[in-house]
Amino acid sequence: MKGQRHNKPCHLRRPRGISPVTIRRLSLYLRHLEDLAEHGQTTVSSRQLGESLKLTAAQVRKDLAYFGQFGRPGVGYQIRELAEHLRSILGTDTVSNVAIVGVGSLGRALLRYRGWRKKGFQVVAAFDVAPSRVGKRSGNIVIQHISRLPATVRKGHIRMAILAVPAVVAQKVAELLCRCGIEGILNFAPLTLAVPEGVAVVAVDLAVQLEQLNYLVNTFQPGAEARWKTARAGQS
Amino acid sequence: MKGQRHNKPCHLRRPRGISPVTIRRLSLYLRHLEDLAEHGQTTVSSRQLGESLKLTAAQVRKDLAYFGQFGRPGVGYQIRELAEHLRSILGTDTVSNVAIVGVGSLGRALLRYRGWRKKGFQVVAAFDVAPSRVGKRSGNIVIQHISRLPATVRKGHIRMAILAVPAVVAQKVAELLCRCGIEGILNFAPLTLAVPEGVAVVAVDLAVQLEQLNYLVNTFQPGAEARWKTARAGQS
DNA sequence: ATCTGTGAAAAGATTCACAGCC
DNA sequence: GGCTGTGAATCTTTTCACAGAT
Repeated sequence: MKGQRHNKPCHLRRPRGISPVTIRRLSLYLRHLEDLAEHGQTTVSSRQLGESLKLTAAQVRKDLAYFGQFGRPGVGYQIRELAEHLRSILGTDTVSNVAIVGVGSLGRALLRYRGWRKKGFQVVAAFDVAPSRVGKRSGNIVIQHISRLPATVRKGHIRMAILAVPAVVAQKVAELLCRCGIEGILNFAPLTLAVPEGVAVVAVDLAVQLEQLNYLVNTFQPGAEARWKTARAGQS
Repeated sequence: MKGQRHNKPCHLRRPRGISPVTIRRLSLYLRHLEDLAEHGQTTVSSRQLGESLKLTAAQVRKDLAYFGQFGRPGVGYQIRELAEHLRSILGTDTVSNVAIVGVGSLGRALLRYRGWRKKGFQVVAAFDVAPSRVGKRSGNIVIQHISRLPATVRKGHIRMAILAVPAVVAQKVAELLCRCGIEGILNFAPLTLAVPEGVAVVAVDLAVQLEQLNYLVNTFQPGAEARWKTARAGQS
């Protein structure tokens, strides 16, 4: 360290070019901090954090240091404070509206999930085409026909959508979403979406994940030599 | 190339130390190849494959070359043949049994999902603790009480489990699974599991994924400068 | 001409190791 | 003692570029 003061209003840096991997780890740090906070802990060191998450302490410190100086030598990180910073970095310090498109069994599960709020997300609309689903309600959300999507998205300040429709229609629906001004898609359909510049896509293909696991199981049972560092590899 | 013959029974290499990222891409290659095959295409080049998946052609070739020589210069890859090789590498050329633990709305969705079979997985058992769920059937699977897990896992040649229980009990259940000899866990609970050496974990935290997306949306809308290469970053 | 496989170069990510703070 | 932040070193992954195959 080069004489920086640690008791100062450490303002949050927002550097360009942070890698996806780093951001993913920030989410994990936040998740674990929330856990620790609930258990009444107030302070945590990079080593502890690393141990729980199966990362090195240096990794943890470097990740956090990209965005500012949140720690105190000899002490560690204030849990509440660091969590606050991380939420601010990730943009989850304010609640974001989300739409779910496709209310099959997966869509329904995502719709019912009670954890979004605590994480800074609110599902404010759900769409489908099936007459058997349109009009039904889940919680306080009424499932609308997809034809109502453009109007609802535009009026509802919805910037992100969760896409849980069958693969065959996913690209079409994605295009509709993009035309309506959606800026981010969480894609559960098993294909790589083509979207215009400026629209972000994060894909979750459950079959792909299970294939990953299968590879690990088949490859590292024989020798059990964990050169792969399971933690790094697997635990998202 | 150094004079290798391309018309020979290119036997499959199985090198150690292939990175997780490479394996994930193999899954994506396979997924896309299956798609192409269904559309009647028989041959594909690394460039085409890369374009569809938003990767460079060199990346595709290098990934595949780790495992053998599957392509023909001037022609590309035989789709059927390459898909076969990939399945063999990923270990999905034979069907693997899987158990689902936790049959809440997410577990139910995973239980109902009709895509596992085609990908080489078969859900053969499901467990929960809630009396309201135990005994119910979904498809041809009867939900069993978790106390029956050890016996069922051991008798049923089940090496992998999908963990979809609430976070508070996830670690306990994971330990039970490990004691029963489970070798791989696909973890949907929002925490990092501690498991013994030799047990693989792949984690899917939906909130983390949405946080990733949120970061992308918030960070790259202003400048729209896609330095982050959305494809690499986002599309699993 | 088109395309693969691959060594070499470049880019990127992680770990080391230590100065300075508590 | 314990801990952070960070440059330097190391390790990993990606891209380049081209020889050789079809």
